[in-house]
Amino acid sequence: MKRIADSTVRRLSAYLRFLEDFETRGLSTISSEELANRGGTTSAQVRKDLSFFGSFGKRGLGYSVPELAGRLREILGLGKEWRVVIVGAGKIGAALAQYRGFRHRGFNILAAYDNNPDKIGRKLEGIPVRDIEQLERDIQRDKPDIVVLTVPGDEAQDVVDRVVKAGVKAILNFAPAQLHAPVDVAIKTVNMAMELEGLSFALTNRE
Amino acid sequence: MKRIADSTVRRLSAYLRFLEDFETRGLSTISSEELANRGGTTSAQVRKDLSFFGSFGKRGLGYSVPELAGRLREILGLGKEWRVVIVGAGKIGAALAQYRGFRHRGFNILAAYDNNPDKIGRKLEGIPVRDIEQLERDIQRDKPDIVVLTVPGDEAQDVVDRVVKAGVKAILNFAPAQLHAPVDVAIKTVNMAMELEGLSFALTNRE
DNA sequence: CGGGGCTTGTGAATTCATTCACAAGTTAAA
DNA sequence: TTTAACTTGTGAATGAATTCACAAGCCCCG
Repeated sequence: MKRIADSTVRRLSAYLRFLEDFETRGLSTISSEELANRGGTTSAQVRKDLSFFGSFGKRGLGYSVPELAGRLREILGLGKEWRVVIVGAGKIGAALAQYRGFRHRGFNILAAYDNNPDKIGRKLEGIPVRDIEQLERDIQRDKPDIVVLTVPGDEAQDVVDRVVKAGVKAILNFAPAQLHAPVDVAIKTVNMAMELEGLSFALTNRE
Repeated sequence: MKRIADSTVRRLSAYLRFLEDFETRGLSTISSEELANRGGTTSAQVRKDLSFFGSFGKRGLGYSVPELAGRLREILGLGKEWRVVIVGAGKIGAALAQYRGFRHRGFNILAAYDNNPDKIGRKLEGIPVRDIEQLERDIQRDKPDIVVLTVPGDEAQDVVDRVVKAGVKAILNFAPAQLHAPVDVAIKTVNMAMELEGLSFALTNRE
């Protein structure tokens, strides 16, 4: 299968969200043009994105909303339930733990881990906080698919090394650090500082 | 001035972080090669990125760490203090309010806004929470440069319209929504659902 | 049943981003 | 002073992503 660009996958995500919106409003078909307007892109882009995976539309008519939504869920792998653990039970960890979007999309948070004895044994938004010492053992037992990293930047690489060694293949990183891992491990980094500096740059260099 | 790609600006941010690291370790020069290794890119990429803004290095020697750091701060607009307000005093707002990276980089959080009477008048990590009703009035008085949006998805566009009308030119959005604003308003969106679905896709479509 | 009005799917063209490759400049050592 | 070892800065080449543009298919109306 041809390699799919990151930007394409992000747009597919966006399309799915719009389709779900249309679905609840009971609309049955949608054109690439409407999908594009909604997402700030072009109709050609929408059709090209979808064309990597098959042809789901009807010429002259557009796409069936429920069918396309289903196809996108399938493509994005949202059919099954993903097992998630959070490492780092601080403020960001707490914010993520209560985020409804997780469960809604089939992401099931099993546990959180921390090294602070005051937090271990308590609950974070209903999720048990465990000792980070048992991280490897628990990973081997619970087989989480995704690790969400919300530890300080200078501890992040260490945790990555540990969870990768224990068999984890996907990491969502909120630590402000450049992480290194084998190619078969998918890492997405969300870096607030970078986004802010992007805004700072935009404000500074406006023509 | 030639348009600078978003990806370039993000890398400049990363370079600056590495340089600060080198700075505290007392190193005085660095080559594009070392900078590249650290950030998972190539030396040619580093040099090309910097070349858009001038030539800061010495052939045969590399870059002066403090000088290049200074230049990057200047380019990214980190010399001045940016005034920030947070709209939405929920968990994510709280996590951001306590995030040290903000103040460290010159982002000064003035206030948070919410529509929940239980929150209004209290403090969020030391930052006053005000009634969202006074948002326009306060924006006109305090002239914040950046609005951080942490309201629910279906309220986000409404807040954008309000703050844009009041004169705000930069928005950092954490709501899962596609926002629309005039071209002279810079918007960066951080969408957790999208990142997670990117991981889900990667786990599903591994060759 | 035929024509007009839409809309898809996709090669080709274009635009944008990254990598290559090398002349030119710098340092240090002999 | 000459030479060897480095490293930058940058056009040119390559590669990737987006946009164009249009044939082909579908629906509806008369």
